[in-house]
Amino acid sequence: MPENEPTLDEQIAAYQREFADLDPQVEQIVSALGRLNRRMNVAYGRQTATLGISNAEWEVLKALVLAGQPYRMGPGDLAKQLGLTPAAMTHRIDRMVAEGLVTRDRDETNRVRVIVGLTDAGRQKWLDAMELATTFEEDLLQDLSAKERGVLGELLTRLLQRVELGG
Amino acid sequence: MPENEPTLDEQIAAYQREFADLDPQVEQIVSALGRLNRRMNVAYGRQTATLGISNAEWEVLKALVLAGQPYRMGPGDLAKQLGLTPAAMTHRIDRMVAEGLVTRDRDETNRVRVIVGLTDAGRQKWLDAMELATTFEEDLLQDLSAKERGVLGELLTRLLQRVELGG
DNA sequence: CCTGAAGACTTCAAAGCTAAAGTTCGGACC
DNA sequence: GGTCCGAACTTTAGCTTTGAAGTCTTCAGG
Repeated sequence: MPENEPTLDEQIAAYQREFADLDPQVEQIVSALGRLNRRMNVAYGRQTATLGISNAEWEVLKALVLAGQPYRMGPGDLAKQLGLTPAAMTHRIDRMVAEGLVTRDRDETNRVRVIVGLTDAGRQKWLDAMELATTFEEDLLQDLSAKERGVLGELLTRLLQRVELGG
Repeated sequence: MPENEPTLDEQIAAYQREFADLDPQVEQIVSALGRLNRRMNVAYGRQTATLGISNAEWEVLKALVLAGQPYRMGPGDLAKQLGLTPAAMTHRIDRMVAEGLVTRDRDETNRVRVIVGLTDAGRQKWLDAMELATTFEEDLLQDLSAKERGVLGELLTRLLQRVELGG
């Protein structure tokens, strides 16, 4: 979608002109991360759209599958994992129940609690989305050798550890 | 914000159980990219909040500074660069004009066109934000040697080129 | 029991976004 | 030089998210 966007190199050069204390190496990494993610989200959005769902709904499906059998979670936990407010989760689940992707039931043992469960249709959507996503991801990484992929994964994991500490 | 979130390793193991055709190396990279970006956006959001602006407004400031002297762009170009609709840009500029971060003037030569310009206050906000951001980014990368940073930057740039081709 | 406090979800109002329709101006064509 | 088309922005309506207030349930104490 961004068309007149400057190239990464142009962007870094411009920042250096405007802000002297800039480490171009750091800026390259950070800007590339940001751009990559935006592009990837657009690509995922196009894919999920072909399946008739949104990225937002896909994330709920992912969380439920991640929870493992029997694919059930409370709205509050879902909200925490996706970084949403409980209110947003309520609405999102409303839509997904209407579409038959998940079920919403009261917990029998504690009637304050609600349990969101994946339907077969929801699980199938996740599988379909996974199929598309892995194809895209393999495509994205096609220029990197196995060794380079290993290095990249390791470096990113280290960054992630650093940032997931100070949560 | 995500609290009960599984670790990256747990997540990959769970995906492998549920989806046999999964390349763990690819998944590690992709998932780490996604998580990193979410954490970073939260961190940036906290920083810009201390300056009294939002991430959304910061992005407009960045685009204007990137344009270079005299820091002027049309709403349409801004919208393209930020990946927004023109309508969203109109509203966002409304707010930023009210806050004194940018100006909005009619182009004298073509009165359909509008020109958004950075104010001194807006430029100063960008400088302040840049100060905070570079500190955070340096902190994020503190565990990586100069050589590792070079490798990471190069690998990310190659991924970006791949994904920016098929726009 | 009955009450009060805390927890889990929902409801409500307001902010910000998108898509589509509307406005206004510039330029080309006849 | 009048008319029509297209470009650039704004307006409108509807949707998603947030933050705050509200509802219902559980549990601990009296």
